[in-house]
Amino acid sequence: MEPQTDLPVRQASKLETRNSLLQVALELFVEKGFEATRTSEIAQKAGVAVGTIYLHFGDKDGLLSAILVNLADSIYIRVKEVYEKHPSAPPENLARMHIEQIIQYAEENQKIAPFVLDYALSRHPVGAKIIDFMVCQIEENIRQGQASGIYRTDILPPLAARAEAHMNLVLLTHW
Amino acid sequence: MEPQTDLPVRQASKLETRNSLLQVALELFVEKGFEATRTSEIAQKAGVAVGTIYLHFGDKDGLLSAILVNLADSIYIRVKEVYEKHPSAPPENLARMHIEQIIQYAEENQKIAPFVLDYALSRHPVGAKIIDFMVCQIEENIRQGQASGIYRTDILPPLAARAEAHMNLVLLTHW
Amino acid sequence: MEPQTDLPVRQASKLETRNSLLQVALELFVEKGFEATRTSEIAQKAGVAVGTIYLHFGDKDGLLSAILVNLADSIYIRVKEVYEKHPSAPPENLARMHIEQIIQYAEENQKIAPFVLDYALSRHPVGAKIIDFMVCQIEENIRQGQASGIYRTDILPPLAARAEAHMNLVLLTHW
Amino acid sequence: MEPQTDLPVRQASKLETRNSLLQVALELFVEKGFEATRTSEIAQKAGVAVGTIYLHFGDKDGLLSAILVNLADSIYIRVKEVYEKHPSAPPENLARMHIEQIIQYAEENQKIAPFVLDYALSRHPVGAKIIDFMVCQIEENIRQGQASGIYRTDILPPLAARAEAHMNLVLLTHW
DNA sequence: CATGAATGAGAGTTCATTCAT
DNA sequence: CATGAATGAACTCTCATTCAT
Repeated sequence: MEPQTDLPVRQASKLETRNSLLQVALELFVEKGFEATRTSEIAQKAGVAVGTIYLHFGDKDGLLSAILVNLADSIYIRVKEVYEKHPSAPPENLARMHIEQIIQYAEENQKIAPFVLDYALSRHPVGAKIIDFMVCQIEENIRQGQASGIYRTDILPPLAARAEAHMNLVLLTHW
Repeated sequence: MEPQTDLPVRQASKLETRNSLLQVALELFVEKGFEATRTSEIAQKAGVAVGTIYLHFGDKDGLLSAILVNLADSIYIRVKEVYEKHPSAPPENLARMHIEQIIQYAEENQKIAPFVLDYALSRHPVGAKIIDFMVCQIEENIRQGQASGIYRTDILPPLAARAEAHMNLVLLTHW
Repeated sequence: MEPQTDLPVRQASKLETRNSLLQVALELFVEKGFEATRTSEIAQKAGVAVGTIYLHFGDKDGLLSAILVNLADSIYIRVKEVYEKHPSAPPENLARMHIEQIIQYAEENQKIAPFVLDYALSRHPVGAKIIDFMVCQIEENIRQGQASGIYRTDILPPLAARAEAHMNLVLLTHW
Repeated sequence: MEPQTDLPVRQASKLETRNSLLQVALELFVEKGFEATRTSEIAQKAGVAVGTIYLHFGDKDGLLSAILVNLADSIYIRVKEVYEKHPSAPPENLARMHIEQIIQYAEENQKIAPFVLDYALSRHPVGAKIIDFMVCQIEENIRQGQASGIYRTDILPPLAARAEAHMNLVLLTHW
């Protein structure tokens, strides 16, 4: 009934465990591939019990999904910054900087990029969810951009967002 | 009792079965990945029993290996033709044509290339075997080239062969 | 390509394995309940490997389902014989003999009856399938009975079948 | 430091929690069976943490046991009232009223009765404990009855008690 | 007293592999 | 040569139970 003040402590500890699992799992997935990585191996390397993975992510696919969402997010944040830092730059410059951010990300994460792409494009049902996630974020950004005058208002956010998401992925693939 | 003329027929049929398995397996490996493809699925699609796969390739890795050897071979044949068709071309031209062949192969087989690389470059113990196979072929070719005067005789075939094999793979990766 | 004459032998052996599993599983389910019975236990008692259960029945529920279908079938066969042996008996006599068969079955299988009912009525998704199976069989029988003049033609087979199936179960429950 | 008047409040709250757990658990056990009911589900429906169940009942079997004891008790109380209200009724009348009470209970709790029987009669080690509990209570009652002249003194309480307990259960089974 | 994140033994299930036919 | 029922080690996932807070 009366939650003691240990709640923030517990939540922090839970988040730590979660992040530890995400990091360890990403390393292993990149190193040996998703299917060849055993959940028991992830747990051991993260210093927790197998059950903890299922407590946090539901199943192995859920863990993959969480990792991809995280990565998609970190790519997205970089691209978004470009548009926020240069609200009045001409479109052609924005496009160039957008591409540069993605290429820079790919170069900084040479090991991770192919893994993300492998799953983001086909292969696994989780892929579609990730693209949808990217699209949603970009769409929201476009709407805000339109509201604040950065984007033209005669473009349809859903279409533009899907186009940009795919462009980002294709860029990563062929960088 | 047993008609001798049956043997060639049998052997032809055996080769047919083998090729059918190689083709079906490649399709499935490219589509869903090696680990996610079931041997039973391959057998079913090829219209044979599971046991037949083991008869021809020993185990699942043997099947993967045979596929990769086949692919490496087909890439190698193309490159070899360049050197054979232009026995006296200047080295810089040969190098350019070499690269062009590889890129052309990658473009003709966009689906297959990433799969080959995934396994040739790491991930799976079969990869090392494949590179060794490529190296052996190239080395042999270099020796013959030296014998017939196409190659300079002051280069060490083993080293040169390994260099070329890796160059081919790197080219495919970044085409 | 040329299936040897060992096919009937194999099929017979497969059927034997299947029946052995059905029998052993029924015993264990009756003794300790479905959920408390381990698949490994069934396999061991039947003298096969765990995998064999999954080869034959897909999963544990599939095994339960197959058992219930078998039992429903054996009850149904008895009841059907009543109607076939006395094609021209007055309806009230048929109804009495119908009930007697069910009660006799319940008495002969005192251990099994409660188990069947537990699952045929609610609790488990497999239950609905079993009732549907009973209904289908009875419905077919009614149609044939109508065609050959045993049943009146002004009753709707689907409704009558569902009514009879539930009557049979209720009889078993309260015998 | 710690107000004494807090204790009764705490204890009342504790009893509330306990009863809430007993009620919620009975509902779920009846609905889905003991083994298919998760402790986490019980806790959630009762609005407490999982740990609380273990605080009150030791383990899941302890919870089942407490429920069965409760139910056995409520059946027993009814039967006892018969003998208390009619201290000098002839034995044949007492027996009839005894049976009527049990049947009435079964009718009032149609959902619960099969569940109680399932566990009281076999299946689970807890069953034996419950029967022992019933026997003890009945035995004690018989002794008191003998002391106050209601029962004849030439019957052996332990045997009579066990006979009555089983009669009650058999009645419930075939009501 | 109560909590709920963490645990890990153990259950169901998969699937590469075998071998009698 | 080919078959496919059978295998069982190994995997994913579950959930009753614990204990630091």
